[in-house]
Parts: sequence; C-alpha cells; structure tokens
Amino acid sequence: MATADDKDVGEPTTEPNLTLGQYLASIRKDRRLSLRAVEERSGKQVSNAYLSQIENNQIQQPSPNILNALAEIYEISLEGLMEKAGFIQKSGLREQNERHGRIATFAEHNLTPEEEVELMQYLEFMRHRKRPR
Amino acid sequence: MATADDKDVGEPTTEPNLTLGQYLASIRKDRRLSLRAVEERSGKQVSNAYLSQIENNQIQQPSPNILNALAEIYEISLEGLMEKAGFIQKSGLREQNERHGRIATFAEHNLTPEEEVELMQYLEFMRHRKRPR
DNA sequence: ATAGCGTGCTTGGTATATCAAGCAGATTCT
DNA sequence: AGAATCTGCTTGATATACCAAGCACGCTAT
Repeated sequence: MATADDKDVGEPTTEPNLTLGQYLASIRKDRRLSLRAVEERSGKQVSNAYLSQIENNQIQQPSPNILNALAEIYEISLEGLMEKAGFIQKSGLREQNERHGRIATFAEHNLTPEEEVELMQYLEFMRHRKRPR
Repeated sequence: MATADDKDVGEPTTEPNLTLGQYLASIRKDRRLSLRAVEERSGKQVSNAYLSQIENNQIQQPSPNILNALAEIYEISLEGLMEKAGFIQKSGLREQNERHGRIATFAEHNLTPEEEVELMQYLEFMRHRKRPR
C-alpha cells in the first residue's frame, strides 16, 4: 500500500533525501545496534530515549557533541551529519563520490526520496526475515 | 595612542589562552564593530544582548549557527570557534574533503552482494509497479 | 502460563541557548 | 543646559535539547 508518510516534519530545507532521523535510524539498523547499545557505546553520552527522539525527528538540531558521538560509533562522517542537521548550509558542490566499499552504490539510480525510504524499509524487512546469525 | 599598529589581526590559528568570549570580544573590537553593528550585520541572527553574554562567558556553547554567523562577519575560521567553544574537532578526515552524501547513501549500509542484488530487484519491481510517466 | 529480558517509545522535568525590552553611562548634537 | 543617540549590559521569558524513569510489546525459555 502506498503509505506516503505518517509523520512528516515538513521542514523546508532544500530537498533532503532522508531526514536526519531516518538516516541515523537506517544506519543504526544496518549496524545492528539497539538504541541501548548505542547509548552504551557512547558512554552514556547519548541516551536511548534521546536517540529515539532524534530518529523520529522530534529533535530539530542535536548538538554537534551528540552528532559526533554518533558519527564515531557508526563510523560515518561528522560533516555529513552536521549538514543533514541543518547546521552548515553549504553551497552546491559537485560530488566526487570516492567510495571505499566498492559495491555499486545506488547513486546512479537517481532515487526519489520516496523510493529511498521505501528501499530502506525493504532492506530492513529483508534482514529481519533472514535471521542473521 | 591613536591606532594600535595594524598588525596582522587576521585570525591566527589559535591564540593561546583566551576564552571563547575574550577571543570574540577582542576580534570584534579589532574590527571596530559595536554589539549592535554585529547584530545588524548578522541579519538579526545574533542579538546584541546575546553577543554580550557570549563575550562575557555567560554562554557555554553557542550553537554552530551563531558561531558560523560570527565567523563570517569577522572573517575568521569557523573551526577555530568551534574548537574554542568546546565542540570536539575529532581527528578525522582532513578538511577540504568535499561533501558526498548526495543521494541515498547506501554505501554506508554494508550491503552484501546478495542484499544488493535483492534490493536492486526490489527497486526495479517498485518502479515497474508505480512507473510515473 | 509466567517470568524474564530486550526492544522501541513516551513523558515529565531540568538545564540552557536565545532574544525583546529595558537600563545607566558616555558622547555628541543643538 | 537638555535631547538625541551611542555604548555595553542585565534580566525575564520562551523554546528546546537532553535525560531518568517508566510503559507496552515482543521474544525465549522455562
């Protein structure tokens, strides 16, 4: 069914593919970490309650401290998070895209935001189904 | 003394032992701007009242938004301010690395080849199903 | 079944960033 | 002399980041 979105922040930044919350949630699931596991790893710097709020877009701008902790735990770039959090408004620059994991990203597929979200959900479903070790 | 010789006031890397507030105040005075002038130039993004508090160290961590505004007005580096404000400048990637994360960064999701194939198929299915125009 | 644990989530409360409005002193008019 | 306009500063009020504690729903496994 076409469930568009049940909770939309409606924050008119530009055209973000994923919201900060969606992005963070998707990565946490990819890393197979629970909210409390992240809280743990952050040394209590990020509470599970707060992380939940962030992922559900109930927090507009988590502080760089928080973002930094998450970036380290997930091993992703802080700059990207800052950008998604709306801190730095960068001028449009070309993307170089030098991926390390050389698996073909979906970058060439020109995903619409909706498609991206849907794919993400499907990935989650997929992995849940398969009962990884 | 009329004019303290105009040395090179243009933002060294890191002045030794100035607090964020002292540092900001010294630079503002160097630029000969009043609190309200800064407020003005920032487009009201930074109120004179708030700037005063910052300069008197009554604010512990002004948000990056504020710091960014000030950095632009004073023409100093944002990173330096962030550092002085106590935001961690982790030993990460060097600066100057341009942004990536344009489209759905599935690159961060550690897809196995099988997962990638399956996702790809699902994407195709998705688009086949909807196919807008 | 029921006890236990792990999951995400909600919520009341606290701390703090941020500003509008005002205040007193110093200049500079007129 | 005031009047007008600066200056930096204080403060009460509001918004919101952030968390401790708890809740409800799964799961296994007795």
